[in-house]
Amino acid sequence: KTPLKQAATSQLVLAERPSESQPLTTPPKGKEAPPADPWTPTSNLKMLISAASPEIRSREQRKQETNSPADVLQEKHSLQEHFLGDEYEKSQPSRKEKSLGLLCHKFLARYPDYPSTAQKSYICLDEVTEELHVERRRIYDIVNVLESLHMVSRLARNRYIWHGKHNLPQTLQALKKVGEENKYIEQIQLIKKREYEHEFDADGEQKEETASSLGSSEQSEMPFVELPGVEFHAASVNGRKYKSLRVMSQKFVMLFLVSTPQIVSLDVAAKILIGEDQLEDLDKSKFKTKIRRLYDIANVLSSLKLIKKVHVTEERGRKPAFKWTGPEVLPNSQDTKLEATSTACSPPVSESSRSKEHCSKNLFPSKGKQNFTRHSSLIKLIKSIENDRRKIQSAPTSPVKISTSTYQSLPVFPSTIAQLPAISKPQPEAQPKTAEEMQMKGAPEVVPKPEPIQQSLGVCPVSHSSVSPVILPHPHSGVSYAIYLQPSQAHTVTTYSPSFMLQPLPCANVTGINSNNSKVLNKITTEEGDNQIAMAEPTKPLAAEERPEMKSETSSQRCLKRSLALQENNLIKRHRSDKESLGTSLTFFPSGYLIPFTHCTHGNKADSSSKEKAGLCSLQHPTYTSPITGVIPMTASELKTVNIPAFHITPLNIMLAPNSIAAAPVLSNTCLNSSNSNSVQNPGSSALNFMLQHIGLVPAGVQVPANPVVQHVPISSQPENIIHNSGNTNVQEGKVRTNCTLAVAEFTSPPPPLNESHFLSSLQPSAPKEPQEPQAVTENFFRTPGGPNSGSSLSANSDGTERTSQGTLYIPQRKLEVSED
DNA sequence: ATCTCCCGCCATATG
DNA sequence: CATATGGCGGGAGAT
Repeated sequence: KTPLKQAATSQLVLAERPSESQPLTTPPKGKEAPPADPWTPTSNLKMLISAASPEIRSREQRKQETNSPADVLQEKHSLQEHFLGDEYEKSQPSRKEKSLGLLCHKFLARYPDYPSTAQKSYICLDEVTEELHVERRRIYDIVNVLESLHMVSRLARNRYIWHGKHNLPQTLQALKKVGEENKYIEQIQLIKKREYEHEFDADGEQKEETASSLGSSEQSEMPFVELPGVEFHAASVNGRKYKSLRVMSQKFVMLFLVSTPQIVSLDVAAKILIGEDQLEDLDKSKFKTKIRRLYDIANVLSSLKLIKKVHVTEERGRKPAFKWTGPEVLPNSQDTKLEATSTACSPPVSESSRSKEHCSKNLFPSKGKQNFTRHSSLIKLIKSIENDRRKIQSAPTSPVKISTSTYQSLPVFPSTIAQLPAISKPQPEAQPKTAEEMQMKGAPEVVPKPEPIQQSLGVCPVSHSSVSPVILPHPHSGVSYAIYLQPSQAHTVTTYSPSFMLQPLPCANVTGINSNNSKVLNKITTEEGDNQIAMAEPTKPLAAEERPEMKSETSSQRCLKRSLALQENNLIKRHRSDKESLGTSLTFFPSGYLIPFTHCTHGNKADSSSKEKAGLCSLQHPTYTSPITGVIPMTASELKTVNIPAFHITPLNIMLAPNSIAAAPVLSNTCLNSSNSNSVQNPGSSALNFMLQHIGLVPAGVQVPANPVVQHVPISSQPENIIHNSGNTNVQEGKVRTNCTLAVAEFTSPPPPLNESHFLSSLQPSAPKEPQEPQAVTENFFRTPGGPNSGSSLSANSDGTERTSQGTLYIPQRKLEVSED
């Protein structure tokens, strides 16, 4: 019934080339391809565009509709005859033209992203299938994942409601939360670790599986994550109904939202999605099926522009993965938000939070240590900041009452902001309960101005509170840097910090801190340090050419991975046991340092309760408790691997008095941002400016543009998000290749004033370069002020360690390969 | 060969 | 019971 592709194709070919005497064999694609490959990126784009355009679409349909091969042939023929070399010609219904992604595009084209909330728009499956000329089955695939995002919901048979993206923010936030609670990060780590261990097959030694710590915890059959206003309609209340695709899709999205390089490889995703039920069963077929489904899901998510396909390259070659390209989802800190609301009398938790809580409880009942306790000072700081931010956001416009719901995030959808006001008004009678939700979007400010922020920050008890770094994860790029500046003491302390790498530096030595904490820390760090140092073993070359001078370092890296993987558990356990004390009486902080939050994830394993002390994470996290000065040298090859469990960058920790200042915006690298040019000025920049000015790095009138370096200033309550960094990620997406090296210098003394240009250049050395152009970029961030060779702060030591002349150290090189298809 | 993933059988759910 | 949904996995196009 359906026009057979082969038939059409061969006929076409025959028609074109009578001389060819290959009747029914698959026609060599070379035939029609050369003139104008219909599926080059360009044509693909064209296709998409046409799909979006009603007229063209219908025309297209008509064409496809023509079941008569003759017609098609005719058309094709003429097309090719008359438009030789012309890039447009639909060509036969190739497989791609039937792809779910394309279909999804067509589907989406039928409905507005933000339909009027006034009246609901319905979707009739019959119509759709007819108009789009697809089997019903396919529509289900699309609808199902749309359902998972609450972009549609089912009403009844053949009947769905189109919500568009109105719910997307909430959905994503909810999903992120659930994902966090599900400890997906840890699961990911576990899987990756196992992959690693698999590599080093030849070791059966202390296989002290971490499984014990993790495996047992998960069990919950995660049901479909619902949204307050968008419950599953119809009688499908029954539980077990929510099967795969919907839930799978949600889980998949969760993975993106929780993992810090927002990149998820297919196999990892598949394993996690499978393994949730039964741990580790190498069921090949099951795996394959899962992968298939993931592709399906990924296709529609791609159509939604939420993700895009990339490749991660690691030792074993490259594997398919997807990168989140959707909106950032801020961590929701409901606690502060609730109290911040105008409502004096403690109203019950907002519908949304409630439902989310409920949901997550259901999902992950076990160790639900819901109530966090933050370091008091931290809480203050956070609240203060959030409060201010809130003010700022609502200030410019009307004194809108921002509801308790969590969505007062920074503008994530610059392009859609205009539409927000429309949806800010609650739906009249539809869902009384959801009214609250609906209004939460109340007028987010487009571009928070720097000044307000500064003021607000100024209000913060900066000088009194204990240090709490403000972390600014960059939404799209992998690296985030936190600046721990400690005006008065940094100086003293840093003096002690040798910039040698791999040299364990017991905290106690630096500052005579006495607490047992320090002992513990010391112990831990030492071990870690030993391990790191101890290793030495031949390495595989790989991207060595890029950094010849680092060759020697590779070996240790490699060993490190493994060793860390092995001992990770121990560290974690130990760490955990000490956690309490650490959390309460910490007196040392990293300082005078730019700390790349590169992959400090281990500590969070089995540590669900540490979520709170966001600002203190660096203290609690094993990674940070290891006062290894400098950086572990790494090679490009090492960096390539995404989330190598064992990979660690350990910054120096320095004991500081509790009253140190903690302004700490994070600078994220710009390496990956070549394509993200749409950023807007945001609070991040203000924070940075404030901080810099406050500290004297930048003269008080100068503003450092945040874009694209600095993003918002969320005081995250989820360390994982910040901590997990993607630094060591090699992504291939497109043909863009970026190779960047980041240099971080420590401010050894009250930094000398910098002029703006200098600062800027330090920040974004690559700015002048063409953003979209494939190229290699090497840049140094933050050279030592006044330091000698500001241009070559990086140098290799005889021992292979990398360091800079002065107090500058660091910088692992990051090689990011981005290649789009 | 591997990566993608379309197709459609057929078990279930729904009405 | 007739349909609507939607797991699932073979196997073929794309690379």
